[in-house]
Amino acid sequence: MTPPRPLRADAARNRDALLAAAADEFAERGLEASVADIARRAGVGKGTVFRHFATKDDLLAAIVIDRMDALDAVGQDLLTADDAATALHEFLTAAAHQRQQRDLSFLQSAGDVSPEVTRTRTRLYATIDHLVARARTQKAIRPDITGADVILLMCAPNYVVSYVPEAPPDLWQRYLAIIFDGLRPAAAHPLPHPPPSLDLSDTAT
Amino acid sequence: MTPPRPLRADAARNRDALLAAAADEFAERGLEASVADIARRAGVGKGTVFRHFATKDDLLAAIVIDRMDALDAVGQDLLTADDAATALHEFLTAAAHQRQQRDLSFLQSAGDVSPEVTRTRTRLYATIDHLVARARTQKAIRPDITGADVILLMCAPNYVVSYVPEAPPDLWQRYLAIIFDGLRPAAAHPLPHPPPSLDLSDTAT
Amino acid sequence: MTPPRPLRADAARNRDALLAAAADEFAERGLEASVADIARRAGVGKGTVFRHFATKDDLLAAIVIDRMDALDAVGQDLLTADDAATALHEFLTAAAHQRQQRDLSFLQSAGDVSPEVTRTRTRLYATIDHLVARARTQKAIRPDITGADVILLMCAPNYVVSYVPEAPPDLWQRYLAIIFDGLRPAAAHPLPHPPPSLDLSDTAT
Amino acid sequence: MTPPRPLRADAARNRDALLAAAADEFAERGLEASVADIARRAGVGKGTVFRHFATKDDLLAAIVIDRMDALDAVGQDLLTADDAATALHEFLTAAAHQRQQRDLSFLQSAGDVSPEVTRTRTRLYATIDHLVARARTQKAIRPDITGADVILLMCAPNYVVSYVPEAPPDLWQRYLAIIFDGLRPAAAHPLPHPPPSLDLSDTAT
DNA sequence: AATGAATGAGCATTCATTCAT
DNA sequence: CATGAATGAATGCTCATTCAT
Repeated sequence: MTPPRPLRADAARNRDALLAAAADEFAERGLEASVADIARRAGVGKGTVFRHFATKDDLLAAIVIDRMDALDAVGQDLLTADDAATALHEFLTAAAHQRQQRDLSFLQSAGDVSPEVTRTRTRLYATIDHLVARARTQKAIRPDITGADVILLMCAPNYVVSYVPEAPPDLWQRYLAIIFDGLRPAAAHPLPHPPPSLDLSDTAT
Repeated sequence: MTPPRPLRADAARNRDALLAAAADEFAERGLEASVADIARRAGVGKGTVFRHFATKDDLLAAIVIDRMDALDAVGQDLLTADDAATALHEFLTAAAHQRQQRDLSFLQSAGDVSPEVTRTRTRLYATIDHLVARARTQKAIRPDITGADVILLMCAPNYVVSYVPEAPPDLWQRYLAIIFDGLRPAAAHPLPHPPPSLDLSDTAT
Repeated sequence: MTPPRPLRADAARNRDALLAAAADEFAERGLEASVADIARRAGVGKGTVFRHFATKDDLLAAIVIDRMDALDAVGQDLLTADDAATALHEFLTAAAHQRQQRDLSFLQSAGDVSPEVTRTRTRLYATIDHLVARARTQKAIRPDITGADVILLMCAPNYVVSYVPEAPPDLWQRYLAIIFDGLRPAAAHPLPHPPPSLDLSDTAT
Repeated sequence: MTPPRPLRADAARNRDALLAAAADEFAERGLEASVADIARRAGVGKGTVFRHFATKDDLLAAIVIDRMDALDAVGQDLLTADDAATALHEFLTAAAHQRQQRDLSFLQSAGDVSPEVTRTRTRLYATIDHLVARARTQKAIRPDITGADVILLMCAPNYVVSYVPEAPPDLWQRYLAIIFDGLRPAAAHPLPHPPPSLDLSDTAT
């Protein structure tokens, strides 16, 4: 389905180096990080980037997919935990931990750059939806919170922290805690707007 | 100190038109909105942009300062309200309302591009700090929440909503409500990390 | 309809310099002449090329249109000459003279890069068609020759000469003469294939 | 003298496949056909192309040589025909038929990329010169036409036809007929320029 | 003061060619 | 020998910024 051929050893190493370098570069300079800088950071020639990823957008998509898949795996594991509240908190912790920097790209911002991204995102969203549903059933979180709510709030801790000039690397934990407290039934006040639909339907073939 | 000369009438009109056009353009297309488009939207020549703002970044800074000043005025007003909790909530509502779109960039992202920005930001932060202190004193919010916490969380509702493809214009209210519930004493769990310092001291000359 | 504004004096000078430089460069190195080289040859910056012609193709189109219009003017003049055979010969001479070098670009090769090109070409073709029709009526050329035939053969002398390493500048006259003799009734043998249609209809609005 | 070693069987097969693939690709997309596409079409790796032909230009030269040799063989055969006029016409027909598409580039355009090309071209030119001389002697063509004239005019039919958008595959026959009529004594008018010298002497070592 | 023409650094992308596997 | 991964020069084009009009 994806590339059938297993890739030569050195090529695989380069591909990984590129993904890592690109993730760092995108994290530091946003979407306008240049391909040349990414190549330099990965220690390869500019042309090599395009051998592996036909387009800058494809490179971005590959990073996004990688991240989302890794996160989905974590979520799948946690689906079988007994305590749904702890499971959801652990999931959000893993998500925030993935990058303590400005990973703004890894949600919708990457757009529907490729059907593969859409597919992967849909899968991840479904997993989160299940995690949230379980927590709701166990009354660990308030009944008016949906999966979409959590999906949207998930990145807020990292975002918020990105504005602190020399932030300690774990500062996001503070804001995850505050937001998570907002999800608990204890402090619940009626919500002034219905939740959005993020279209979790499976539109993939 | 800063503007030495009161600016001719037409020049002032141009300056305002430019600020408005730039704000719209940045809101629609993000930071990569082109100076040429801004000039066209303002109905002036490209050169005029640079007569008023030496640099694209200076233009951005001017917008940021405008916004922060307007918000500071709102905050100052609310400092005298009786109910500190309501006052803080109203302030956050005003902040989120200012733009439901992507000029969340108006905090640190504009960097310390000019001492004027720094000065204005410091002033705004101090106001917010007071609002939060009053709410804390009235036990309307939990005791472990600082001004810096609120400053950081303030933009999260807009950020979060920016990932919803065709978001209804008031959706941010939902997430402000959730986050605000997280600030209330009712659901408070111990916070895992001390609050950051945003250096509210007045470092300007 | 086209650019309504009359263009500043220096801008017009640059535009002309660019057209001339581009024509030379295209003539020497074919379509893959680089915009950078054209700019250098015209003595302007690279950006200036794109201010005047949004696209390399637009630049090419402008040249083509210029040439075709000039040629059309010659043809229009000759439509009123008494001796249609001489008129046609003079027209073909003017066409070949326009560039003794590889002007391969100035016919279909530029494709229908813009409706303006199409329009201009249609006009030129119609003029040629009239010239040919008159010559045919006067029995100066064979009856089985159409306007399309002449249009196609028109560039052959230049093409043919382009393969002579250090061709004398008037060598094309020799081949125009030979081909023109082929158009005369005297040596006519039946033609083995019907003439093509070049769609001389006026499809423009 | 040139190929020192008789080439292994599979290598020879690859070489032929490459020549065929390259000829097709050049015909379809012109000189800017990419080596990668040629390799893919031939079913070999890109590196293999360069093992056989040190340079893209060398590959082009090899094709040119192939074509010129094939055409020379046809010409040699026709040298013994009784009717020199028919022989010449048949030769030109064969030449035009070789490809009705855009490998008219196979004359000078390939330049003197290698001495081998020069040598082959010289041989072909000599053959054509003989064919023309015989026709001239038999008064089948006008006395002021030289071998060089025919060599140059030879590709005109293909060239001319290349500007007809969806040309029927045999359209070139029409223009060959017209040009050939121009070579006949019947319509001959004095030629305005002496014939060029194409240096048919054998300058190769 | 306002304009918009000119500039050139910077960008994503292509491709002939080289070289490790 | 064959492969295809790596390379980097070159290209068309954009855009913040400068400057002549």
